[in-house]
Amino acid sequence: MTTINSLEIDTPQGQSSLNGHAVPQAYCNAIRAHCCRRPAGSILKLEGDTSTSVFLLLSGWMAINKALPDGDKQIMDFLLASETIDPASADQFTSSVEVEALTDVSLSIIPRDAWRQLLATQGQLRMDHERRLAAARARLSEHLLRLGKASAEARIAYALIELYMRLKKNDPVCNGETFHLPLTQQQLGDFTGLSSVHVCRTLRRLKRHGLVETQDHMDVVIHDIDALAQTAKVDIAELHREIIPAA
Amino acid sequence: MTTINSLEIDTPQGQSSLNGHAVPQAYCNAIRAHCCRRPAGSILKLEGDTSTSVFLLLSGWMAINKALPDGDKQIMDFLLASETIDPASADQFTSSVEVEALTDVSLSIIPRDAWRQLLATQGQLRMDHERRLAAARARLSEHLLRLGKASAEARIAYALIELYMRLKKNDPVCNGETFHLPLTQQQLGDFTGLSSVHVCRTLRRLKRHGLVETQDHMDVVIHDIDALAQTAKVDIAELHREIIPAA
DNA sequence: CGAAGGATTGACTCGGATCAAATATCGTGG
DNA sequence: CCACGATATTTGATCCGAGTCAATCCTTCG
Repeated sequence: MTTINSLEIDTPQGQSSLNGHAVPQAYCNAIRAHCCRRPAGSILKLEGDTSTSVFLLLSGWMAINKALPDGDKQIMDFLLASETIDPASADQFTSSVEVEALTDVSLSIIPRDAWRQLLATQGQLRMDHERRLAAARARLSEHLLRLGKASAEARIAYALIELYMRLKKNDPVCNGETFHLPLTQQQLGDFTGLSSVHVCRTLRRLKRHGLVETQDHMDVVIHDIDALAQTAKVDIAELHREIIPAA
Repeated sequence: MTTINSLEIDTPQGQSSLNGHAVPQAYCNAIRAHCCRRPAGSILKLEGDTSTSVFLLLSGWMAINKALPDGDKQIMDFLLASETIDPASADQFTSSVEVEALTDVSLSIIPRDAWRQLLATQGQLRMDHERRLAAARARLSEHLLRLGKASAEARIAYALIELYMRLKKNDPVCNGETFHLPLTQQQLGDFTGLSSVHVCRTLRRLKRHGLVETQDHMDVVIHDIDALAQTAKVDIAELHREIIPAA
């Protein structure tokens, strides 16, 4: 058995696994053929660039960004290991977003044609992909809803819950756990539409009230997940159904 | 030739047209089989409801909404004639959004299985669908970006431009034209994340500065599209590539 | 040790929300 | 056709959440 980062390749049987799933050989080959690494901070795709490939993240964190002409940046979504992003806009060739590595990453940059071919021929893969598309859409919706209607406290609480839940995937979220976010307060602000100063104040308020605590560089400790969910204005179970694709 | 609202059906040749496109017979049949009308104000799908169908809007306007537990509503996106929405979230069965008719509408509610079958067998249809998905994603991104980073003036200006452009599809946008939005200021506020009072003030400011004017119930007159685009912080040509699917 | 980037805190400002009242518009029935 | 009630729009006054500016305090790392 060979290993490409978080992707385990089990060549003899023609089957491998990513994320617990059996992965057909063709998929596996495509991933391997276009595998690469990039250091933290790399911009993998600029807004407006030609885009003919799909990004499949194997390990690390990436951000999907979009900026106003005056330079103000908004993080639309994060990309975690095993997730994909196709940056194409309606014309199918221009990227509508910027793709940035937040940590050192390894990923596979798969030509869109090959990717489509895979989806067309591999039924299971297509089903997975559709679930992930739906999950991404639901995530964007929840995010948009909070930027439109929720307070700074709710936005931060929501961001922490969303990311915690995505990191745990199908394991239940609970109190007393710690997880690491490879983000500065500035970046958390770029995600939540807040200034870094206000992110700081809001995090301290959440800590004062005993909901969560952040130590060092964004090691987040969950003290009271229920109160946090209430602050974020989410129902944990519903959110899970909505944004976490079934295994 | 029979006509179902904006969809022209040309039975003899087994080909029809929607939106200028040739439409295969199977598609046509599916649309007809699930066609219906709803009055303005109807809620076609509630957040959290079971969702096993895709909505294809034939005429009128719909809104895709999402609400916080305390009742605050955000309009995520509008649906115009010929556009589709699948309200499913990651679990593929629960709706993550509310679907509401803003005007009297006619639409086709197509079972997801039948819809998938169509997409799987009709190559052209699938290409169209992918472009529309990309367009919808790009729209959401632009919207999210403005809720996160832009002023009330920019949000309103952007909303007017986006809707104007979607109404004109592939025709160029220009000065002196008028179009109708079947929206109250309250609804425009629900879309842009502003109070109806502030929508009103902002529209009047735009009028005072000679950019756009709104008459009666949201008849919008474009006076200076370039200044409006600048206020909205968009490049008209780029936005068109991004959010309008090629014909 | 010093430099640099991030976090924290305080002081001040301002955009947009909220509350309230006045007008305007529309649909309906008499 | 007009009067009425319901629904939208407009305008004013006031308030508050979050931005901005600026100083200080860590950390980390060369």
